[in-house]
Amino acid sequence: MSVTSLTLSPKPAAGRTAARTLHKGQQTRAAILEAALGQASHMGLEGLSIGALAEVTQMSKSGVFAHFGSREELQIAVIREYHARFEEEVFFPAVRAARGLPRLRALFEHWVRRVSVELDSGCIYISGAVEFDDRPGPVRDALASMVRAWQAALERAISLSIEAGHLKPDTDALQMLFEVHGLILALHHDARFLRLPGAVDRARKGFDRIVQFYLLADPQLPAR
Amino acid sequence: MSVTSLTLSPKPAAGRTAARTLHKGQQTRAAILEAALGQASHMGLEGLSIGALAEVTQMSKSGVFAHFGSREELQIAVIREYHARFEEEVFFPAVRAARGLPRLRALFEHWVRRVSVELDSGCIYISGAVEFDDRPGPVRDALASMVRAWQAALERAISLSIEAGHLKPDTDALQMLFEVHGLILALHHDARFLRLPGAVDRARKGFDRIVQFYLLADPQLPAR
DNA sequence: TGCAAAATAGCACGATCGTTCGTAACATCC
DNA sequence: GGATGTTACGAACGATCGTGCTATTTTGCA
Repeated sequence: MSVTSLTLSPKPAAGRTAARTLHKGQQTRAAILEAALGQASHMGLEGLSIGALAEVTQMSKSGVFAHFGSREELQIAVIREYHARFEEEVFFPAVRAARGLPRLRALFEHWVRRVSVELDSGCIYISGAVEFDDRPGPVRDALASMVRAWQAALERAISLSIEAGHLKPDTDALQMLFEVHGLILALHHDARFLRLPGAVDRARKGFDRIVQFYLLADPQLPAR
Repeated sequence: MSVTSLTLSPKPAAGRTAARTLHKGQQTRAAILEAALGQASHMGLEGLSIGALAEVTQMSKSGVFAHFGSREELQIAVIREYHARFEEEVFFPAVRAARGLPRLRALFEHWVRRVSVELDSGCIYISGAVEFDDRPGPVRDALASMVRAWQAALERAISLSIEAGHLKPDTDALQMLFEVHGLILALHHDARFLRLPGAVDRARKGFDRIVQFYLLADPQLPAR
């Protein structure tokens, strides 16, 4: 459902179902999830520890555990929650931009901002991809489907830019996606691991260079 | 020393010192390191387990432990060993190409091949960067210094290409390095995590596009 | 207000982790 | 070959992990 809303543009009509009638259970579950998200952002999904989570939330280990039934389920819940926030902070705001190149630019810009805002709380999509690239199972599957949905949304934005006459008609959307994705990964690497300043600007500059290459000579929109 | 040889082109004169007189200790240590490298490639540096290592090498846990003194030292030893092999398989063969663009191309090509050969035994530089971006300490320091040395070598190759008149004189070497590095990261991501076919070709194509952009209009070398 | 149901705590389990220590086996060299 | 120093083993430690259980507390509704 949440995945679908990444590929299908329209935002779901209402807010959370029964947001008013949230029983105590859902409430503390949300609190645990909040803490888990923080923990996973720092230590990775494999660094998630029910014991540490219990300490942070001032609960008993078994109390935390009962909400998810297993560590794997907890990891998957964290992934889903991260996905929801990613949609909220990156996809939905950007998709309001005019279709075509403006929307593609907006998507990238929000993406960059998310990755660089998270400079001290890494992107779970990126860290998870590394942690689970050799670890089959439901966690990997959940993570992969989220990442694929996000990439599909980006590919759609590129394709729309081609159809709108903003990019060259022979543009290879997947190739362009590959290159843009690389910029985000390099940003994450240089800013978070190497702590290099100016990585954000490099990512933006790289994006402009890519767009410039695939840009139609006489695009049907103001020249940026 | 090993790090230095990444920034200083000349390969060290002789092979290992006293390679003939390897006492029993060094010998089993090398065997352990070999197994550790395999384990770290699959489970990451944090996935290194002395117990599991003992099983693989048919030794006792304490026997394995004694060779390194601590888990941290083991991790650092693995990093150094990986670095040495990376030099051997990527840097040294490529640095034999003519300085300038040919050498830069060779570096990238060997790099790509290393990452894609490792499709079922991930790159420790990449996985380590994600694992230790929030974890200060000697392991992170060791890893970072290796990565920085490799990046410095690449930057040198780019600068030489500029000086040789192959690339535009106003080329921002660090910017180009950033973009090329992104291609490798995207390759690692798409091939290893998403298991997408054709990622290698996308990386090569992306590199050609980048070179094409920074290429001097009338380069002083045969057109590729 | 009382009662059923949901939520949380407490305790224990088996497993695995890195690490320490004392001792036996081994390899190396005179 | 026998002395010597290196190397490996075995057992045990405290800690932490995820996960079952069974009470106990708290909540939501009639």
